[in-house]
Amino acid sequence: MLSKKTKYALHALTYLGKHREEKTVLIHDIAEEHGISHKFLENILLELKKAGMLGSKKGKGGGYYLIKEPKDIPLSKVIRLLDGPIAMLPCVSLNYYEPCDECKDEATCGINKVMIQVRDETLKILENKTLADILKT
Amino acid sequence: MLSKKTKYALHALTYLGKHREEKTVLIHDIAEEHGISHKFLENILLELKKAGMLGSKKGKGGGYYLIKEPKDIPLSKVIRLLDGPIAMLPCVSLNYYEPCDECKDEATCGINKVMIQVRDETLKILENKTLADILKT
DNA sequence: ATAAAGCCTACATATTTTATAGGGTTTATG
DNA sequence: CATAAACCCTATAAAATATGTAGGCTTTAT
Repeated sequence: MLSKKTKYALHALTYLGKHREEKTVLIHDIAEEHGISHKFLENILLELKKAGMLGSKKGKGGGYYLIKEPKDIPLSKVIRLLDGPIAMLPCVSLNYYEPCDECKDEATCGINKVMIQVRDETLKILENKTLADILKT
Repeated sequence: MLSKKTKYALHALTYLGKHREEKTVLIHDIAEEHGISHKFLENILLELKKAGMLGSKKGKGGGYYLIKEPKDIPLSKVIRLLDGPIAMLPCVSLNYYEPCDECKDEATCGINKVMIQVRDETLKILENKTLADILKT
């Protein structure tokens, strides 16, 4: 399951996407809208910013804003940033690969094979669906 | 990511599947084969047994054994039993549904829509792949 | 100068996962 | 029938992770 961090990030991005005509949006407003702790959300937005997914303006009258087109923000990127691997097993993760310690031989592991399939189907969706798709509805 | 519990369960079932000619298999042997704590695995096997996925024989000379054909044990069932929901969000889980508390309206939530797709593609694989498929390789 | 707002780091709390402990019960066997 | 092997059951402990808080720093409009 996605962590709250990731869910909050997705909601925050959605909110920013919906308020693109405004120059900046306050953390406060997003937090209030979704009933999220201000400080917790602050950390999340900061992380998104550091990852180059959004921009900010400091000081009075400041706030956050999208620096990319929503269609250029794939959901996979947001999830990986905040939750880490998308795959169901470390041994099939593309971005966070690690061998499974209880597995003797990856090459002959049937679980590995199935989880590669799951990963591929999942990524087929999450790499192609973007913030723009979420904004549509 | 799958929990260790689930991974251990899958490995244990695989082990049992590979030793079907023997009447029973000891917890000890499975634990040793995969470097799992005996007692931890004991709890897992017990849970699998209670769920009707395997049988056991008590006392000296006892042990565990499969009571179903491997082809009749879908991976989704094992995962759900030990890990709970397969879906990425509670609000799209078929077996463990709960509303997301940060979401105002499920019907118009774009995240929800995407995650339903992910769930469906994932289940398409995990409901159809069974222990038999894992045993093949 | 002041107040508003994001930046940053560290800490605190809660929850979940993983593992252990220890006795109970059943059963084959000599 | 005594014994040892093996699963059964419940409770608790330890570790890891996720969630949330605190508090001061820096930047900026007015």
